Amino acid sequence: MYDMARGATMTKLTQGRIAAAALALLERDGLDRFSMRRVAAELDVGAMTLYGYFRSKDELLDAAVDLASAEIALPPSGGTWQEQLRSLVTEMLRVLRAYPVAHHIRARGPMLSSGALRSTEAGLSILVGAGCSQEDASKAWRLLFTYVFGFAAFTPAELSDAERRELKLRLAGMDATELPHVAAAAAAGAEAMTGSDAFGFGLDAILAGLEARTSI
Amino acid sequence: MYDMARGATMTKLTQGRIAAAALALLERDGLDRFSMRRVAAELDVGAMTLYGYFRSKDELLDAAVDLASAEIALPPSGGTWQEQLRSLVTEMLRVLRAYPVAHHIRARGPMLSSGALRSTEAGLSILVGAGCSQEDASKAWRLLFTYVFGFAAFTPAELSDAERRELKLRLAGMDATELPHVAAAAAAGAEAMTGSDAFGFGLDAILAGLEARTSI
DNA sequence: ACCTGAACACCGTTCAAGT
DNA sequence: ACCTGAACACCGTTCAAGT
Repeated sequence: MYDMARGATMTKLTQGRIAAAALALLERDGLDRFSMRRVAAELDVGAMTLYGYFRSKDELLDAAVDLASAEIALPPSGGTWQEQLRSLVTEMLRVLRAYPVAHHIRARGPMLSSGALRSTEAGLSILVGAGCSQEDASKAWRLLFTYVFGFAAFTPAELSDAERRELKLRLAGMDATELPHVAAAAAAGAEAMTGSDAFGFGLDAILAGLEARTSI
Repeated sequence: MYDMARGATMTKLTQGRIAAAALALLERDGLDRFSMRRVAAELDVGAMTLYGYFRSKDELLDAAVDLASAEIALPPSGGTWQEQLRSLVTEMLRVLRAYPVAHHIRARGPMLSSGALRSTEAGLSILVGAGCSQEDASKAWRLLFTYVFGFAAFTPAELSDAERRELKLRLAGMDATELPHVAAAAAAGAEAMTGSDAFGFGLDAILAGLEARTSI
């Protein structure tokens, strides 16, 4: 009966509903503002209720990431293996950017969840289909995987005006005598720091390297 | 006078001493257990004292990372550009593993600190020295940089026995029908997931790709 | 100047209890 | 079963005060 008073909470609580609320909170407020208490509030529920469905904050976060992974669209099977991998990896970056959780992900956690394994299966399948040995395919996928996640975590998507100003200040304060190449690169323009074609350049280099160094 | 009672705290407090204490704490207890209050306790000082030297926890963390970056040994100038880059990047991975902070690093923070820029300067210098254009060198360095940081953040250094057991369980629970390639790779052995030669494989592929795709 | 305790507004999680 | 408030042991940071 008292359920009537609880907005959208008429439907039963499930792991899935909680994970979805967690993911929405993540998308809206980011990882820093994410907390069990806030997820619970979003669901009009006591904070402790969540612990009946997830053993810890980390576990809930993993479930949210898993849910996000399900959003990764797998590439159509046409085209060269390079085109297919490019499409898959670019789509992974898109989702990683949409839900800024790359920073939380631990190596052995959500990477092995069923959602994340969809992309791994797709990637391995493309590589093996192209003639890669099992072992090379594993290593090649790890490389591609490391690259997308690293790019998502360590390259800013776009700079705000305040960030751009601060960056300019820092670069201007640099010692051109001690750091000549850095200074030259900085002078050449800070937009190279964030440009999304930087992602494409690295990806192309990796694909070319794989072609040269594997059994493909 | 009261200073006499404070263990190692005779010397004056400075940004450097605080950053060193922070880094030591990071190394000993990891990022999760890192807190302003604990750093302060380590220095036998009130927590609020630190705010006279750093504006926030993030700023102190940045300074600690900067200090760690200074530990990266730059490669000797002999050898091919590939050998030099391999040596530099491998050394970066070593330091990133010694101080498990890769996960905290934000794209626009410590990457621009003077300590971190030492490695960037060295990397750009090797690339330009090898005949790379300014622009290609920037992009190539970003790729290498993304790879080391991504590898440090997303590949476990080594698995504990408990982790190995859990991994095995998860892999055994996988659906070989839906994920045939993942299952095959898993059967081939989980040690490929952590093997440090995975780092070498990726690095070699990247170097080969750079050779193929830049003005080098 | 340099340092500080108390206080504020939060955390994740345990526990014993409610329905 | 499913949910919960109170409590514990923490956080980062502001503030007004101490020397």
